Amino acid sequence: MEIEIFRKFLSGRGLKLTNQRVAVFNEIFAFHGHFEPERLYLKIKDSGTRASRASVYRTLNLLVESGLVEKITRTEKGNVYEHTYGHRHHDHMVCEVCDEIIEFYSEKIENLQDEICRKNNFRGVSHTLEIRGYCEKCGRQR
Amino acid sequence: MEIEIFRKFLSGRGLKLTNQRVAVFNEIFAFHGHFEPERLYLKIKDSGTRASRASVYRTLNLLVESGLVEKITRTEKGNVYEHTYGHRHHDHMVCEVCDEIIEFYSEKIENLQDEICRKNNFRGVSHTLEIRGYCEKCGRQR
DNA sequence: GAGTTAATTGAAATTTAATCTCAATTTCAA
DNA sequence: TTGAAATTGAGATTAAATTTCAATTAACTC
Repeated sequence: MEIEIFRKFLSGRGLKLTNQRVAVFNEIFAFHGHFEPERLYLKIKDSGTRASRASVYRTLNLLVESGLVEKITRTEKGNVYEHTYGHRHHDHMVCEVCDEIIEFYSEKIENLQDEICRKNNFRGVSHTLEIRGYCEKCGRQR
Repeated sequence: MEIEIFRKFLSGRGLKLTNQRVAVFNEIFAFHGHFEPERLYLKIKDSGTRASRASVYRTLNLLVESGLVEKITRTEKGNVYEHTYGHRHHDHMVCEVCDEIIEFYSEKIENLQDEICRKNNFRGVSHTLEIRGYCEKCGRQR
């Protein structure tokens, strides 16, 4: 279970798996997809569990540090996260017209990035590759 | 001259090339590299020209809309911009600790992206590739 | 269990980049 | 010169995220 990974991560730091942390964890792992901290907070609130905004943010940061959650991007309206456990890393193509998102993965690109990091003595931790343009449907119409 | 492009962009919208806008423009195009809005504001202030923080931000947004300046990333401390006129496309590595930005360019990655777009019948227009991690200096300390 | 220590929590305050407000000023075409 | 429209700047506002700190909770020792 993923929660065991989190528990181990916490105890390795002398931290405890409290009810609030469990609540945040469960809400995040209850579904697959992107989420924003504020909506996460509201969902937890709706679910009946008590967890303050501060605790949600604090737990979220812990989950990122543990590697179970990834900060995907920063938008005008704040950060966007997704839980990564069991998900293979992927990148995105975004259609400028209909906002369709196509996921893709390229081993070759991944390797080239590693190579570039090595060359620059940079220790890459994560990356975002987003291609913007027109999807098949919308591209045909132009 | 790049400023002519800006002037045309402005007049196309019924906007004027004021002294403040010229000052922001000049400061940005006076050097090559990344910059943050706040530092830009301070530099303009130091240069003796009067331009309020609000005007600097407003002009910056106009420059982005005109295509002369690009918002390249968002850090914890805010947005980072660079002027793109006459610059070849490149991607970035961003240090999570010190926010240092390293530019890189890979023909191979560019080609792979084109290939992926073709495979997905996606017409790519632009892309952002950002690798986040630790630069040489900050990576050594962990 | 009781006592001790350290971690945790939540409400509110704070921080900070960026935007907005709006009265005063400037620009420019007629 | 005049008037409509754009622009400016000082300060207020916004909003995400973090911090503060007193009160609470958990875990450990005896």
